[in-house]
Amino acid sequence: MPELPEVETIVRKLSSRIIGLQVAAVVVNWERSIARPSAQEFAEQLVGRTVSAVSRRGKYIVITLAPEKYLLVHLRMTGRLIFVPAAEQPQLLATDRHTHVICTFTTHDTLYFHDTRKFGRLSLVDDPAQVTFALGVEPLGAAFTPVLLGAILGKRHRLLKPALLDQTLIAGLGNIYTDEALWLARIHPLRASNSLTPDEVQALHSAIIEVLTCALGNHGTTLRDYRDPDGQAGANESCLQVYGREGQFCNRCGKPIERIIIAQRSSHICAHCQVLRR
DNA sequence: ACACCCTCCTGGAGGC
DNA sequence: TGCCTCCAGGAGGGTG
Repeated sequence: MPELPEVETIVRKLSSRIIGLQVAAVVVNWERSIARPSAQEFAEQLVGRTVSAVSRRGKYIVITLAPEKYLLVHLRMTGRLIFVPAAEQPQLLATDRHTHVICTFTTHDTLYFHDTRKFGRLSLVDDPAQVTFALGVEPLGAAFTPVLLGAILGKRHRLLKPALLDQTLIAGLGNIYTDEALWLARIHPLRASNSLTPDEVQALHSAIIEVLTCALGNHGTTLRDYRDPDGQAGANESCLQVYGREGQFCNRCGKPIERIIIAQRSSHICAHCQVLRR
């Protein structure tokens, strides 16, 4: 599942591929992949525009177009953007049952939106804020300080794990990196968000940045589905300390990693390192 | 304001 | 081998 490091990796790769390309044709095979406007308007309004920039906000890929419009892509669980150069056409993606949107450029290069579980969404809007207005702070941005994290967590009484997954608080963390950061900071996910000591807030702040930066350096984590636009997998899986390691042993203390359910979602912890205290 | 549950989806895993 | 059920999970919605 793409989280911030995976989305950022995609954005960087995509930038080097599609900036300057002009859209020639758009085919929508699964209309519900288009969040807004209608699938027909989406296709009509995309044709003729040129990609001028590719960036990221939270887990959204933001493709800036000229004349001005913004294509925002959220990959959710299994979504992929796949870039195929003109020289490599034709290939099987065009008829794949999980290819939901096909964007062909005037160069005959093609960008495919592929999504087995169909949770991913594309939006074409006049202002990216129409989609991203509610997102919280960027955890790798300068504004994300220990003081801010303390304020975010301290002003409400919620379970820590769901709070960290809440995109309106911090934008970009998902299940993998939240579990990894909590392990690194030695904090239990069932703690109340406003129960952390200043030292714990500091540790969590550092852990979030370290985990995301490390994953970014490894071009993301591929557990099953994640691939960049060229089909390359990430290399961060071997760095995971708890996520997906239930029953294996904590690299810090040697005790077994446990999987618990919090808010209907799995959490991976070392109960020895991450003590649940009030 | 928060917890909890449901929905969306499909492939893969596990049970028998 | 094959059929069935269960499950993962980000986000948005409804409800208590």
